[in-house]
Amino acid sequence: MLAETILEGLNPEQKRAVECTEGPCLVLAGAGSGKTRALTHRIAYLVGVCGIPAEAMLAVTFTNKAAGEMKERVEKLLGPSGNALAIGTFHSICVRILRREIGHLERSRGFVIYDDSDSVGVIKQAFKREDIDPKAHDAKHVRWRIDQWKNDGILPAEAKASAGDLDEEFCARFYGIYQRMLLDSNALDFGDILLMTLQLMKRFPRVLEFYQRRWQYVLVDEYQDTNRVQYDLVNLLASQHRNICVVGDPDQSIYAWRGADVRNILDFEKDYPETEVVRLERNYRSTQPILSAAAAVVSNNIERKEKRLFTEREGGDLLRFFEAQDDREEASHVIRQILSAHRTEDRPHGQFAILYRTNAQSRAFEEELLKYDIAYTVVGGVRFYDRAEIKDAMAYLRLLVNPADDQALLRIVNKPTRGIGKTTIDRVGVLAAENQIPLFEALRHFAENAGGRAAGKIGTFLSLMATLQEEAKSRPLDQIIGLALDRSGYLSSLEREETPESESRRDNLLELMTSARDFVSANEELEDDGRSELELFLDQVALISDLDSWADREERVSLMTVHSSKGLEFPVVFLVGMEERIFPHAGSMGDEFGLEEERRLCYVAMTRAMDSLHISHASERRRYGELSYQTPSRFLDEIPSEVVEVLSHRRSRSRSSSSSRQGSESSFDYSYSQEQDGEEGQPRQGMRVRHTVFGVGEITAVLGEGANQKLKIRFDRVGMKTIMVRFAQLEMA
DNA sequence: CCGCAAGGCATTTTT
DNA sequence: TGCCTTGCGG
Repeated sequence: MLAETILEGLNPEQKRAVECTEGPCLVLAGAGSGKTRALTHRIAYLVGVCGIPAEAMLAVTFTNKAAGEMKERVEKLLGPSGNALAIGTFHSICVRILRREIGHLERSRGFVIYDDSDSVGVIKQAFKREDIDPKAHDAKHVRWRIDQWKNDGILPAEAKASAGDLDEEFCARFYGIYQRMLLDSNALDFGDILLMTLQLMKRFPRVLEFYQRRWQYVLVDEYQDTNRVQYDLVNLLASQHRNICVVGDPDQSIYAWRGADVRNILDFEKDYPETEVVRLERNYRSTQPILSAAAAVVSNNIERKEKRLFTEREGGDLLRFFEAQDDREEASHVIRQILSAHRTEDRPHGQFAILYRTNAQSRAFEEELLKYDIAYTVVGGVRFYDRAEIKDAMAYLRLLVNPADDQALLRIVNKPTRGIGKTTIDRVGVLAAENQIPLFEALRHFAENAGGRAAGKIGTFLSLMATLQEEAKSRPLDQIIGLALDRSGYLSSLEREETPESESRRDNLLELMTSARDFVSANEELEDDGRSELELFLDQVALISDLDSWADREERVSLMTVHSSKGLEFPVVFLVGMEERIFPHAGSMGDEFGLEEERRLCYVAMTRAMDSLHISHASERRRYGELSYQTPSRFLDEIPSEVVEVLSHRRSRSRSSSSSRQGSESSFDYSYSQEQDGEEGQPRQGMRVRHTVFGVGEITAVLGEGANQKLKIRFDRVGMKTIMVRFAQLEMA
């Protein structure tokens, strides 16, 4: 393959990122700088031009979506040989390693993966066993702390030893119990997947060596988001050959709260003094005003590596600010803007995104979108695989694969209701705890030894599971799911309900079966150490996130949190709820560190926009039913006024009349206002003026006067624009 | 043991 | 505000 083919169309910096194949390489990639392009071409170059076998490449990402995209694009460049590449998320790569090697740690390869709610369930179970009042302690908090420890590579014994206060002592105690219970259930949580892989590598040099030899070239995406364990793992794997290329943007580090450490990327040059540094600073996504605004905001961070992003997309609309009276008005304003842009600019609904700080904020916008019958998708709300019925179905499957899965058992033992109630479960739980056995086994003992009605019911359940287990051996995946739902009576109990909700649940279950079928046909040739379709499917589902199933939908407005939006781009972005205590969030405002992360988050949000960026806030909004008065976000003050235009929405002047005016849409008066400033002589038609963003142009019309005066200007470079006089800070040219 | 109703509750971001 | 848990009555 010719080098030219692969290097074609790359800018000089991207080319360098592709060509510096040997030794450590740090790619500082600003937002929208064609990072994925550089990355995929680099892999293709290594394989296609340098002749490195595809098996020798390891590329790690954070999301399945990023991994899938990378894989797809590399395969486009390389053809089917791209199949041998190890491209995946940290978690999926580690699971694959553990499925082979976890025997070294004296654990079974048949482990299941516990998700967050399973983990919390385990803690609650532990509380019960230890006689802890669940009201006095929060299981979620304990779980959170354990997770933090795991992210930092801290084991239970170390946590116990270093506990600095009562709370940490308490959590450390349950860290130990929790691990014990996971072990008994043959389960790993998300943190374990990474941490155990690291331990494996540390304790078994020959295993480490094997993977070091195999992966001669290591590439890590979003390196600024790596936590301690991920950092150790990557560096361990690369420590022999030192062919490590990391890509990231310190300004987009937004996961410190869950253990990510920006220093990993900031100190990369210290870790590898011979590092080649490449900066991708040419932005291909956003117009100048958007980029200027975002850069201005993030420049307020003290802890920061200086970076200059520039774009060739000169001109473009100013940012639009909107102050709404309340949250409902904010929503209705946003939807109207969408409707009007849809109509006048002919933009499909898929070009719009509404970004907010917290999930709870989506509601008002959803209601408004429903009202106007505009199709939308909420990314990251309740995920498909988080829906109760899907989790129930999955729990049946999990229990088939691993009868020790206590959380799965607790979930479905009485679903549909089969007479195994709380008291029975409690008694079985005690039996399990006393004998250190899984609940499933305890059920067996109970059925055999205890008499009575409960024992009979349990017997029925046990034989159901036995039948399913037998049947599952010889059937394709989707049939297993169907069978489980059918024989358990789950489907028929759903059908008996005959409510709209039960209908949709049934539909979801059908969709699950479809996706199982798709999974099988997509992985037909994939033979993975003799593991069954069912086992492989469970792995995949456990590691999936909602964003992964979010496909670019042409006709739908996207709603999501700012966090979920990272890595995406939209022609038109509405950044909403820009108010103190929401963005920056109340919980992060206290210290400089938290505030700076919020600011980076704001930067991420703003840089999602390609053509136009609308920013809004409300003066008051309902928060958990209470009316709360809101002040505009401090980040708004950090945006230079010359790149924004303020669209304020006024009702009639007197507050007292507002109630009588309510409902009369025509009373709304959209008027422009601007910040004060300005000496400046009176603008006249024909004058040549200079605008900070648009450059030089001629005034073709003067509209109004005073504070609201607007000018129509024909700019030499970007054509006609309507501009607010004082706001725009025009100069005579 | 089950279903319902009224409290209580808590709300940041998630691979 | 809406969800989830808890407590009660059947």
